Amino acid sequence: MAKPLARLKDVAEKTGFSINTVSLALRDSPRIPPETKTIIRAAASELNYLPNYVAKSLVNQETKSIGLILTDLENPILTHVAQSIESHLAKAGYTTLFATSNNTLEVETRMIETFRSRRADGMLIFPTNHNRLDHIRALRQRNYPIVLLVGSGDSGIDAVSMNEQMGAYKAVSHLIGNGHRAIALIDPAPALGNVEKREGYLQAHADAGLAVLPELFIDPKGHSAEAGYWAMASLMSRADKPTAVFAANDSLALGVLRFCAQAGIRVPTDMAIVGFDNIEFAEYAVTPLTTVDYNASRVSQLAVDRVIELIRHRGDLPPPRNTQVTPDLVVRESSTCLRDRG
Amino acid sequence: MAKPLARLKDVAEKTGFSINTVSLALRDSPRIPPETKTIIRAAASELNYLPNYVAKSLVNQETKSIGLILTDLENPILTHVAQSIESHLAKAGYTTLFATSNNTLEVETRMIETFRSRRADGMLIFPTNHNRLDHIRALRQRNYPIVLLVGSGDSGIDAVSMNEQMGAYKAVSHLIGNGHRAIALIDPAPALGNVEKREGYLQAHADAGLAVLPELFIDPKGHSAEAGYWAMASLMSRADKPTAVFAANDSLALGVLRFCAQAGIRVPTDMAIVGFDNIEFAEYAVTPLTTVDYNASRVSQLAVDRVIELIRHRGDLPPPRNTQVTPDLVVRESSTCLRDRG
DNA sequence: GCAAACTGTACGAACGTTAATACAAAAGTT
DNA sequence: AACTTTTGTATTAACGTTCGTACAGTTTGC
Repeated sequence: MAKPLARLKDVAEKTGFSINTVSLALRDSPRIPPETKTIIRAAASELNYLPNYVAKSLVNQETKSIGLILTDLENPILTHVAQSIESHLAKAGYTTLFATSNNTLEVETRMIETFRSRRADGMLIFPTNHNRLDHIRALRQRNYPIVLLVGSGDSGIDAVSMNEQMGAYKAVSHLIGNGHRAIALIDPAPALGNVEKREGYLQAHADAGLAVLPELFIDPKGHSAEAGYWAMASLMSRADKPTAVFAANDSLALGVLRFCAQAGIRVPTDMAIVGFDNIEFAEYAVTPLTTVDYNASRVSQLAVDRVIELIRHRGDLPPPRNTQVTPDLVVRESSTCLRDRG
Repeated sequence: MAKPLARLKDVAEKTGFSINTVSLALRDSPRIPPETKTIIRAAASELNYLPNYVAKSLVNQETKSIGLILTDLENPILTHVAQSIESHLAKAGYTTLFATSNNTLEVETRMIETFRSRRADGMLIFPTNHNRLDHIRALRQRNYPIVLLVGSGDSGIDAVSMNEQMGAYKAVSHLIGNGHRAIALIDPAPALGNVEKREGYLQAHADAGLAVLPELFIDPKGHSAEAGYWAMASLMSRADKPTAVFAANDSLALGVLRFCAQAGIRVPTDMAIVGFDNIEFAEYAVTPLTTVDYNASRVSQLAVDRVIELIRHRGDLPPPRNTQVTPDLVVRESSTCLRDRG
């Protein structure tokens, strides 16, 4: 922590007032006359005094900090969420304690403990596994303010998220509407227990009265462009080939796009592609990508608002609320209507 | 902070030992016999005791936290830096306080104050402007451990960064070596006072004995793909058109690529493109992008190591050190040799 | 068999702040 | 003129830890 920083005591000694008077003056208490304040403020800035938030936190029993735990920042959209959350929190006077769980429950659990030990006033968590939430639920039951960043139906924990199922439903329905009957699903999440997008896919088929072909489901084992590339390679080496692909995020979709470019598969003529998230590069891809828009700043704002509201309740939390933001489908060139094809 | 958490006092009362004994036992002091430790540990875990880091920080005069200030997370490579720094810090037992300056000096200054007030043991800063470092230098002179994440020659502040000038030099020399004589430079940084890449560009020309055409410099006013797209549009509407483009980052380069695709400019046949950072999408673009590899994890590791070393010196810092990591050029399809062209 | 050394535990002060309360001195009231 | 009120400042006790020291009780040494 470097050289000893000035304390209230130093300002007190310099001005001849007591520590308490200095404290009150610097916090602009009405009990201190203006002239005294001026003197004290001058001395404080001369000594480069900065209030010690650690001490303040100890006595106030609040740290004005909140923990943010994400799985990783590989997905550009989580990046936007992170930045957006940080700036909303800063605006509300909170400091962000940041950590990534690296998609492991063990690290997630450890970081939650760390933040609790640091007495973060609340936490925003993008959990590794949408079903294994017991450790988080236990905290919430002890009235710790926590907001999840994924939809979590009846988990007993507050949540603010995109409605991924609805997004997937819109995307797949769009493809079905365009005449596609063999739509591949590239999604690593079901293997990790997170089935929202797959549910949307299934629902779209059910509502259209279409059968689902399980051989068109593939786990890319990752969510990078590279993973998407190889997933597509695998799909195209099979007997039953898709005419369209729904990828669980845009990185995967861009990998798919790259495979198509190399394999001479024309997009959208031979293959329609829909992604998820609407990252910037989706618009600037060879073939601009149809995708589901993840409204990161709206989700962030709502999540921050909610966690602050929970903090305000101080120890007697209201029943958990599950807020879902409805995503829009952004239709671009990569999924033009089948009927329009030459 | 929710319901009152168990304190040492509670564990003490439950076990009948004094607060001090409990504290020593939980910290595994040799002065406490094993049986006592067992009893105390059992009681602690039963009460769900977690040490209060706030109180601990106050008495130890260190918080085991460091502040990380980035300009924004728009650039995917900064994202990797952020994640990498966080995990290295976590490994070393530090918590990351995170903030973005949104590219304004005012926010940067405010966040530095916030982190100082929170008594972060040190800071890692990606400064808005590589020349306006007085506020940071002042801190360093008061022995505050700070490491910049950009090269800063003689700034009097520790720094760990990619050698951007060298990277730009390699990129532009590569283009010159391939026969290009009209190489555009798309770089928003010089307008903000950060001239490293431009210097590399100039050096490459000087070493090759080539004149520089100032009309090939353009400020895209941003570092997104969109900014790159419009910068390229502007360049191609001018009288003297480039045969190659060096873009200050891959997002810009992908925007350039998109413009070329739309305008029917073939890459690399009609136009060579080199980017900077080597983000994942560079490899998966229509035409895989030649780019300068930003070794995010190496920079992060060195920066974290350095700040921790500074913290260890406690109040009597060694002279600042400026570490530059030499970047490699990754040659891909987007800049194939002019001489090879049909 | 009594001083010296060691063992296990406890006490009190400190870290830098805030908040409740106390208390002089000045001003206002009757 | 004595009594209350107001005003400005100081005193004291917290907040939950750690650390230096104190102090019993037990063991060791000769």
